[in-house]
Amino acid sequence: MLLDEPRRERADAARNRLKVLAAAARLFREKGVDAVSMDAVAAEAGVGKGTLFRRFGDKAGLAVALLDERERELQEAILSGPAPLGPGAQAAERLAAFVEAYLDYLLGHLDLVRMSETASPGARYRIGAYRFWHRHVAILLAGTRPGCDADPLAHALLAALAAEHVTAMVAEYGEARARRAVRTLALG
Amino acid sequence: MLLDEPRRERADAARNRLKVLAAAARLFREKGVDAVSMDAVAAEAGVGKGTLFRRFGDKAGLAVALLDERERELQEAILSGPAPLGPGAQAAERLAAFVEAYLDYLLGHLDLVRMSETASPGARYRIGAYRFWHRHVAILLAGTRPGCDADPLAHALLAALAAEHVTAMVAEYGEARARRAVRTLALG
DNA sequence: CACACAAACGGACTATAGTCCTTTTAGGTC
DNA sequence: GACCTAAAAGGACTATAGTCCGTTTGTGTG
Repeated sequence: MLLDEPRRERADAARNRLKVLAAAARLFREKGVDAVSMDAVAAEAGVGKGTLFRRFGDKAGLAVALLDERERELQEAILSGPAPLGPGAQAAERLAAFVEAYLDYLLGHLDLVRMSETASPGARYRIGAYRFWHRHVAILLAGTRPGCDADPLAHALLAALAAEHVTAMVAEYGEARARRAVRTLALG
Repeated sequence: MLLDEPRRERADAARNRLKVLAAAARLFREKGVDAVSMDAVAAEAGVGKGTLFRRFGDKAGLAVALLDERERELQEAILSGPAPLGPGAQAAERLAAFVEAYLDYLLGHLDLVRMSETASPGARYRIGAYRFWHRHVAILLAGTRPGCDADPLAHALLAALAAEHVTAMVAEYGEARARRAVRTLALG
């Protein structure tokens, strides 16, 4: 008996999951994330609407699924990649490296991340990945600012990295100044 | 000829504006901001939907209109009230005072501000008030951190004061720690 | 007061997210 | 291979934001 086995995904479910992800990726690339409705994704994938929502929950969930791989790459690099992003460097250096790397990731998929964060209120804080970034930043902040209340401070700092906000900042000042501002804030 | 006169508001328009604001205030108070639809506001006010949207643009616009007075009070206090919120104190003190005062305002009307900022994407940065807070913070930052690139830095700092974000931070850590985190970030 | 016309009104209409519930099907069991 | 069950499918349905346009009304003018 395989007690902990999470019961394999049914064949039709797997097939449809792939069809949906492929269709969504294609439509988003061709028309832009905001201009594609969930109806359109379902139609393009050749599945019913119920199927789409059942599997991905909402539009944010679909975006998260599409970002999954890229997100994992960054998480891997932080956990076990080379310093200064990975372990081994001083906290301040790692924090600066994280900000740069996160901004690379974010600016590479701005529309998608934005949808994942804003599709429903509070969506950002419910995503599993957010907790990862938050933990990482809190630990580093404890290193760069000994004695500070790192957990809420990490939240406040990550606010500056919200897609909604970075979109506005980059539009107004360009990437270089936006990056510098976040780094300045992070390093005190 | 009164060239610059902005042509007085028509009597029926004024009457309806007041009816809508009163109805919205009542419904929001009774049922909570999120649970009230624009249809319900229109019905309660006894006006058509078209009238509601024509005048306030969207849900965010309605929220802004309701917040208008409180917002003005804070702006007045900053421009000409007593120090340290008003002029006369050192930049660092004024910045701390601004953070506290803004959080007072925000926490007093969290749902409404949140709606004004999140009803449509990018709404926050289109509100006139945002430009005011941004200018104020940028000027103070130039005082506390000579030589910094104050404009984007002010944006990054204000990100931590976004309603969406403060809601999450207060829920998780409570007001006191949330306040302290923002103040820490602001004062470097 | 009658008239003209810009402004405002209002509600039917569209678009879209998300839900519900009935029908279908995969895959294990005898 | 027939049968059973839980999972999955799918599309009609609901709720709501926001648009459009034909109709009404306030107000300044002769």
